[in-house]
Amino acid sequence: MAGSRNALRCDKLSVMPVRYWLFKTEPSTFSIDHLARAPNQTTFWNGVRNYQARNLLRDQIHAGDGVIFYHSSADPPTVAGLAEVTRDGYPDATQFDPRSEYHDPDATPDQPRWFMVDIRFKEKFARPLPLSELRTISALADMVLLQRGSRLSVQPVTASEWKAIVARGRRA
DNA sequence: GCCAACGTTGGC
DNA sequence: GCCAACGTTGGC
Repeated sequence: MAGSRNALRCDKLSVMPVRYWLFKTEPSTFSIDHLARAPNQTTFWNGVRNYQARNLLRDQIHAGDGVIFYHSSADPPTVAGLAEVTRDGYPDATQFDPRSEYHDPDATPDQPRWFMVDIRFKEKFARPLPLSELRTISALADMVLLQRGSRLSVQPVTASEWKAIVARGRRA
C-alpha cells in the first residue's frame, strides 16, 4: 500500500490515515472489563450529547482508528487500555426513543442529531495509567485531556501522544 | 461534598 | 446577538 503503514484503504481513490482518539467513560457505568466481555468484544458508543463530540463521531472518526479508553470519575481516574473503531458514525438510536434517558424530541430519523460509532476491545493495560502520572509525561503536555477545564468526552489524540501512552501502559 | 470550568437555555 | 442563570462534568 502506498503511504504510511498506519493507513487503511477506504476506497479506490484515497487512503485514510489512522487517527487516534480518547473516549471517556465512567467505569461504574461501562468499564473496559464490560467491553472485554461484550459480544464480539464490541459495543456501540451511544449517549454522547455534546455537539463538538458529535461532530467528531459523525465526520472524523473512522473504522480502524485507535481509541484510548479512559475511566473518568473513578478513584483514581486512569487510562485503562485500548480499543479500535470498527464502524464509522451512524445515528444513535436512543435519540428516537421516548423512554430513553438520551431521548431528543427534536431529532427524527430523517434528521438525526446524535451519532455513535462502534468500538472493539484491543487490550487492557498491564497497569492502568493514573491521570496524575499522565501529567508528569512531557510528551503529553499538550494533550486535550490534560488541559484546564477539558470536559470533552470524545477527544482527538496525536500519534505521538498515542505512542507515549501505549509505551507507558504496556510497561508493568 | 466542593467547586471550577464549561455548554446550553432563554429573556431581552 | 448578548449574557445571566442554570445544569453538568469531573478532579480533588
